[in-house]
Amino acid sequence: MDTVTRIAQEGTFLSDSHTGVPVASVSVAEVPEGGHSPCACKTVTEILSRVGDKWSMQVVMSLAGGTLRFNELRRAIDGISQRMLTRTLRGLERDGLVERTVTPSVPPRVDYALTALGRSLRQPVAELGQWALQNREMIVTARERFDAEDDS
Amino acid sequence: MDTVTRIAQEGTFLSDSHTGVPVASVSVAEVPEGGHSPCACKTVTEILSRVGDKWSMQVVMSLAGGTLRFNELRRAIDGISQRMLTRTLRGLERDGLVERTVTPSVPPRVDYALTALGRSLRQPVAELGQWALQNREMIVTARERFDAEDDS
DNA sequence: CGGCATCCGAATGGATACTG
DNA sequence: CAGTATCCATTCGGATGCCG
Repeated sequence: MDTVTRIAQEGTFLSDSHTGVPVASVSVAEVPEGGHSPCACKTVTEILSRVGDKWSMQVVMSLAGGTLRFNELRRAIDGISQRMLTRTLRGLERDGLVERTVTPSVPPRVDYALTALGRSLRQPVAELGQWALQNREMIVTARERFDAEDDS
Repeated sequence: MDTVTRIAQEGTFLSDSHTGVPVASVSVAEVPEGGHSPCACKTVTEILSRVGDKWSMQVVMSLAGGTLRFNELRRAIDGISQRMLTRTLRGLERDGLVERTVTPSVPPRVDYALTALGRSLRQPVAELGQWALQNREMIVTARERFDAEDDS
């Protein structure tokens, strides 16, 4: 078993064994060797933080239905400011998740669409979204109980 | 600061000063029903931000293998400070993802373990982790290309 | 051992105004 | 229409010191 697989399955990120997850083979590129690479873990954390930022996934999900223009996106995502939409789109473009197409007309037209990489992200994010929806009641309840104890 | 004030201000997951405990955000529910509720989206976004914060998922995955004590966790997660580990654990405990068990001995012993809810989160998060690992090369490459164009 | 309190720089993100 | 630029409040997160 290579290092990356091990990390994915049970390394730092998935902790030790007995999670019940069978080891599957994953095609891998290179691994720096030296057992468990902190670099991989760092990368994963970094990518997770992009997923977790306030607007990125809302943009991705808004673009899941197809290409949208800047202001279409802005209207589709409630509460986002122009500044944050710009910044978020730049970040997604930089990571290769979104493609930006400029049509130099008057007025200018800029279209945003998911790349193949961006589309591949929809699935895992949607599953996390499912989890969130299915468990939000439990979480809210847990919070209330916790805060109640805290007050006393 | 009292809980009422904290809740009123509606923060993110890990907020409040010092060792403050995460602040509530999900307002009382009520889904207008019909396709796409802004509330649901808000909840999902909020939970994604918990997933995306710097340490929460590393803690969850470290606990995937079983109960750990405070300093065991600290050693398991490279680079985490004591303060952030405490804050992260409080946040996870508040959300009902982690259970904290205190054994009043000398020296004190505190065990942390995933709850059923916390365990149910492992799967979707692990899938996102898989995605991150499998695509990190592409992302890094995309970033380099983007930054290179930017320079010119 | 397992915290909490304090200080502080860095990053996030909203509001507003201006531009090609 | 699709941005930039500026300012500003809030929050994140590390370092350090103290405590039961």
